[in-house]
Amino acid sequence: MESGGGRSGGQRPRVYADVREEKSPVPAILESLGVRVIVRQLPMGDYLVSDSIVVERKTSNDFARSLFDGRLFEQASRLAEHYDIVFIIIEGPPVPRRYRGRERSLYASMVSLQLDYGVRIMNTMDPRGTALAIESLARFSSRGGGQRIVIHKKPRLSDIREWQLYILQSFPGIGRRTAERILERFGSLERFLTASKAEISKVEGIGEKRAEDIKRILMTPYRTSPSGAKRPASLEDFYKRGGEGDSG
Amino acid sequence: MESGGGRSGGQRPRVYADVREEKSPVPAILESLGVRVIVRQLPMGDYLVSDSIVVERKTSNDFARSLFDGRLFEQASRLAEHYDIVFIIIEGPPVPRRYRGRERSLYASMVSLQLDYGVRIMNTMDPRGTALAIESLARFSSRGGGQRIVIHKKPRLSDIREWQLYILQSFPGIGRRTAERILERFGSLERFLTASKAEISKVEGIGEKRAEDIKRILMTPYRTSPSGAKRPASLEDFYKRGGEGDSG
DNA sequence: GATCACAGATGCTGA
DNA sequence: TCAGCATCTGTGATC
Repeated sequence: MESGGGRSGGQRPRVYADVREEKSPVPAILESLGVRVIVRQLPMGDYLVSDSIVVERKTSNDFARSLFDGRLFEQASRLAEHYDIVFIIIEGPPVPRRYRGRERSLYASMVSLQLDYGVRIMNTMDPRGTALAIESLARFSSRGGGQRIVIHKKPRLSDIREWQLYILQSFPGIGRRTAERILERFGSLERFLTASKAEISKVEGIGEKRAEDIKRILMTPYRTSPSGAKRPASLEDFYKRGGEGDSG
Repeated sequence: MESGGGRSGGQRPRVYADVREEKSPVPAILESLGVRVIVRQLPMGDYLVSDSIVVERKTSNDFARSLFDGRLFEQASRLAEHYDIVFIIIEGPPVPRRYRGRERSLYASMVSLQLDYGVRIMNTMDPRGTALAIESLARFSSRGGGQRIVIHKKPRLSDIREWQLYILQSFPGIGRRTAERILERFGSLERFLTASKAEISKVEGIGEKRAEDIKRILMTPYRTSPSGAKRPASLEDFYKRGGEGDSG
């Protein structure tokens, strides 16, 4: 067995795996390779290898299926929006038997993912190959192996943090960079969400406009129906607005 | 260069191939796919797809061989130095029979190429696959990056209500349904986000566990120290907040 | 001599 | 990966 065990006194590399991956053989193989696998519900992706690298694992059949039913690009764009580096690992032959005759679409989709979304693709032969690839990713990024720019702080790899970033990035105008700055400055989501517009707009990357948008989304009372213009609703409505709210 | 006076009415994609590639079946297949292949002696790489994209084609045996004799990384760094985007196309199974037992090195090398040199890797099944991949590259880069597949992910900026729902749904365990119930009950995002765990778990669809998860995501500080022992980073906190503005 | 306003570069988001 | 644009910043004009 080729365990990477005793090597390099550094910490054992860590990886977060999404709960759905528990069914696959990959996590167990990773453990046998000396990688610490922590299974959690992740906001997206299958493996979290560092705070900027996420891995989506797909058997080649899954890949093809998701291409043809339209899920593939939706998923990829989500991942690309939230992470600096996205790997899709295709496990098994890039063109599965069932998909003979559709090579062109398959290869074209891989090209498109790479050029349009910057997604990186790797092909492995089996779950063990996938585990080996993820192991390498984990070791590389834990030792800061190839980072061009080392301006990165040192945020801890944690699933809570991923959720915090994910939620922040669902606001308009907040993306990968600004989400991190917000957490650095405010310390917790809760602090940010209750901060004043003035405080918010001090974050680099948030100006007047975005601060305004964010505050409005947080404070505006919920409209039960999409377009107003309907009869004032029930007693419930009355209480909801009159009973508790003010705010012009 | 190379214009025979013909004007390119229909944009038949063009690709430059290195003379050494003439021996392979790929150029002929490319032609049959409607790609104009111009054979030249190239300073490096096998196919030039645009002035910023170069392709190095390697059968999986070549790839493995060049890894173990040391040429691979030398070549990759040369390519990466001269082109914006470098593709290495590995033709055939990523782990050839002869190299069983050395999977780890093979996969690790692919990871290293990606992370250290920014090289992009594609795997194809055969020369036809390689040609299809190169064809896609050529077509993609000749049209101005165009055919990005667009999915309306984030709501329109104007619709506050949609944003409120969208943001709630980025929490674990909250979907469309529960998001609506939350807004109906709490009236605004801000009210929900500052509510107590007990209040939160009163919403239909949110139980103890989810309320717990949500609260943890909202409250967990960016800098967590493991249980006890560490003082809260109060001074830092103080500066961070007080140094710039008002008190909360 | 300082402030403001604006136009253009930077760097981000969003896909 | 990169288009599109909000945010930031350096400049020159004004008081």
